[in-house]
Amino acid sequence: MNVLEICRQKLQEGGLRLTRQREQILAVMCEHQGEHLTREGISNLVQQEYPSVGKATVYRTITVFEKLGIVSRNNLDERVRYELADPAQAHEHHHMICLACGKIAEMRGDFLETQEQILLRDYGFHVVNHQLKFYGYCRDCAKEQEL
Amino acid sequence: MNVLEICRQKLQEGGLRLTRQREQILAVMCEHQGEHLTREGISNLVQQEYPSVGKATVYRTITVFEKLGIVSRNNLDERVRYELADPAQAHEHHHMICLACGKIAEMRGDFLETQEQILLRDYGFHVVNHQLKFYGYCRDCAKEQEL
DNA sequence: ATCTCTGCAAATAATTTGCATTACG
DNA sequence: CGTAATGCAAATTATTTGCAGAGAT
Repeated sequence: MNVLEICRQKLQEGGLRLTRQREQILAVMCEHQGEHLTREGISNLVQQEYPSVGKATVYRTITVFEKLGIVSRNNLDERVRYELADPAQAHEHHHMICLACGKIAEMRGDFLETQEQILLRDYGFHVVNHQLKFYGYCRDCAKEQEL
Repeated sequence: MNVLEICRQKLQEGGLRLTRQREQILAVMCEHQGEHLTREGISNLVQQEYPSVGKATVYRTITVFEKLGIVSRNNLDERVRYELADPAQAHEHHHMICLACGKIAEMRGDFLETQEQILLRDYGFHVVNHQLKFYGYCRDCAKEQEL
């Protein structure tokens, strides 16, 4: 089942509709898979390809997509950013953010599970999700800075 | 050496001045130590205690304080938040954010060091800092939701 | 005395909302 | 057909900036 159908189904489950605009916005998100875009950025991209789509529609759609888990939100940066949610949510990813060039790379790893059990035991805190960012210098920038 | 003197010194090192307003803003941050405040929130608190201080001054001051490491910034939430920087930066802390009541709790732990070594080895990424947030339900809210 | 800092108000940036119209299911 | 969704423009919210005067060192 492809992204579009998953999207249609999730919308229908909530009594919502898959409109032409929502398809187009989804298409743009697909074309930029892996990028971390602000709503404004998404809006600009959409308007390049589909100039008839209003900015407010993009903003409203991202909100809907987020609620349905179609896109995932992160605030790795100054501004909140979105990316197409990983269809196989199973394996989570973390981010490495280069302080020099700003590049955001992803890495995989489930090494927080033990810690989550500790949180439950020690604080009674039930973890449902987490977000981990490493700030530093990527290989290229580290070289330039002679680190 | 107290916070105020540390602040004065850091300012002076940068050729900056410790004005009455900056002292007052610092005082407010001290009174709300441990809280995670937006710049707007800080501005409101300042204006309650010191109505003569302009909003723009608060915004500009927080920016200065951040650059000097007097306050630390986090984007755990929708909006960027600030807190008085831990003078003993040595032991780092992570955050648990309750999805129900919004409360942000802190926890300590240095369990990411191994992972940082792996990042350097596998990706050539030099970590200088990191941020970890756990989202979930705090003890009280978990009880209400019968988790 | 010098040069940073301040308050104000206006400017900008980012997002939300009201409403009449369109179009999905 | 009924109701959710859209586009537009106006409204809101959050933050930044220009500038003339005040104040710290």
